[in-house]
Amino acid sequence: MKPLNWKEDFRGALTGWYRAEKRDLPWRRTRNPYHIWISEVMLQQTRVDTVIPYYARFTERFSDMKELAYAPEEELMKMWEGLGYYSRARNLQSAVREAYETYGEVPADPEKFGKLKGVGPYTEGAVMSIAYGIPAPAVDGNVMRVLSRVLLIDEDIAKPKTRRIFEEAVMELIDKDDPSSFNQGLMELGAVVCTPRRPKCLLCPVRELCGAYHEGREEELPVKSKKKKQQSFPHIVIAVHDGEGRWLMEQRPEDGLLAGMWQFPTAETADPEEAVRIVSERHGLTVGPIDEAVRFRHVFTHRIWEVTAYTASVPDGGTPEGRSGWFRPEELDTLTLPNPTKKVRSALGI
DNA sequence: AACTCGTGGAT
DNA sequence: TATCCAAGAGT
Repeated sequence: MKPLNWKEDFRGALTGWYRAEKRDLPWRRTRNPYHIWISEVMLQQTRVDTVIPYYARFTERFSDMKELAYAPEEELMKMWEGLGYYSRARNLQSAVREAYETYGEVPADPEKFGKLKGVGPYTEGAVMSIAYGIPAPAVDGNVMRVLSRVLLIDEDIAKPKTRRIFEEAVMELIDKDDPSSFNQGLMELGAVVCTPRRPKCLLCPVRELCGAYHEGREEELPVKSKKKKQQSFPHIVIAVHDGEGRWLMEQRPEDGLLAGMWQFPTAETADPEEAVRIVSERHGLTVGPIDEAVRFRHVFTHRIWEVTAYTASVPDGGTPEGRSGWFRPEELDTLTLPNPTKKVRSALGI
């Protein structure tokens, strides 16, 4: 049985440790709710070290809500290029515009903030608690891992409904005098001490309060079911250049994977001859002989592209049709290119 | 509820 | 190389 003052001991040990040991991160140096919001969206499924340079550039270019609200989408996407999950950027801009026009600021109300596009249960709690000191749960993967161990919760954390159990636990435990340090303390603990494998229990401020530590079960928790492995798809790229050093680029559809991003003409087939026919037809030109340039595998969360890239030339580029165009190498920098396209570009030396 | 949506680092 | 996974949200 837990002692009567267990909750107070836990929240005191956690927040005390956090205030003393927290990493010095850029978004911990501001109290600007809008900047904190940006950081939380960037950090969704994305590592701290990856986010840091993006956060710096983004908050400089779009320093207030009005700047982001009315920025050109191409510039927004260029700033997000390489960060992945691109709908996050479009949803963030849409939500910032909505908040700016409706409230003139980031609303200090979980009900209102949580209705904004791209703001789910985690981001709602994180921004409300960190920016405004509102006691709201911010349950991410770290929090579920830490609390599953501390409280010996063996529900499958891969199941969507399980998150509610942890939200209720957080509301039981949260420090109402400092919800920010409590929520960030749980996440910080999960990030640097209570790691997925080989947790550093000897460095843990709540070790003596942890059920898993006492039972020697810290490596068994959390319980997380495996997801099925990705399917592979052939992916042929035909990088077409004209006689004047320009390359044919096409824009992906507005919806789905890598929405709206630019790529060298691409066909989802394993047959190079078929790819040439598809690309020729799609762009209204006659693609000549092809030369293999590079092969690689690009792994997404839910699928794998087996990419084979070829180069080909056409005597006269002609007029681009639809969502496509001819670009000189330096002009490619103005387009938003996903990583697979950057890999091809790099292999072509352009 | 299950699937979609990127990327890069750790083991 | 294979697998996991990292401050999730939308559909």
